[in-house]
Amino acid sequence: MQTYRINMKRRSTPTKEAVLDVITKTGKAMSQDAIEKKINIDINRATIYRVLNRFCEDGVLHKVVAEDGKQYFALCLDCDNIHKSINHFHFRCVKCETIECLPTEVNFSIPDKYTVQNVNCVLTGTCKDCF
Amino acid sequence: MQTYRINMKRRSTPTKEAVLDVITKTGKAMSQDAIEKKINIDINRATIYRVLNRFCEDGVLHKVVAEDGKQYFALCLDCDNIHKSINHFHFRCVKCETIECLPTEVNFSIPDKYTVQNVNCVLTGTCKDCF
DNA sequence: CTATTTAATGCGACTATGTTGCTTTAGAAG
DNA sequence: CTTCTAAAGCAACATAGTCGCATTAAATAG
Repeated sequence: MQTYRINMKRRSTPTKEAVLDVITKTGKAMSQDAIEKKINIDINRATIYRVLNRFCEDGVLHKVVAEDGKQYFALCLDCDNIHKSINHFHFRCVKCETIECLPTEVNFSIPDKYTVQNVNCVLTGTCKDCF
Repeated sequence: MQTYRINMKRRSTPTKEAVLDVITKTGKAMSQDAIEKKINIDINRATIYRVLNRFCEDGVLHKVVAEDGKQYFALCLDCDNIHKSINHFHFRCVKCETIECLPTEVNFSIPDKYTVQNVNCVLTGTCKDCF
């Protein structure tokens, strides 16, 4: 796997690799506790959060907050196109408790003098596998 | 023994009135701690949450979870039109730390076999007053 | 190779948000 | 007034996420 070292100062560590590996294989947005459960090595909670947030800073992952109030981290598959990577809907299945990125883009118009910095859109229900 | 009392109605209490009053006067979506700070009487934290959740059940308020992971409660102004009351964008201003309901409706299409039960869309940035 | 630098990690403490169980209070109906 | 029970208060608990600080270990210079 290629290193995602955008910032020269980042070091590649087993922890980073393991976290990214789990998220990649799962193919969904994952929370810290889900990652900790699924990972085969023992990584401290705080460390996982720091790794995840660093990945977000570097544009490797993006963060979504679901209606359960938890942060979920997903791969940025179209990170060359920032707009596309941020402004899409996410779907949270109440049955299998997973969150996935939908191909559906979020379109909106806002009143005058409003500035949007971030978009957080999550649809909740049952996914195609749990139908 | 009176077993005919099936419909247990809500009771009107000073707490309920006060909470609803604050939210109405503020005109925005409010979190529990914001309500507790702004209210003039002393109400227990758990009680405020219970009041708010009851209002949600009764269709008086609706709940949004912002990207800060907190629950915000706003008046349902068009609750006769369920679709409209749920599916609108919310705007969270990072400066004045308030959340308001936008008139912008959320439109989306989802893949086959997905069922949507809830929509949670929050835009974050600076509002017209903090511009 | 060793030595140095400092990013990354582990640990513990801490804050905040929200919920639950249990007891007490009080609203409304009889 | 009495009864029934929703609602409120309190305390404990659960979970999520962050932060300070000491230690570890990548990257690199020598």
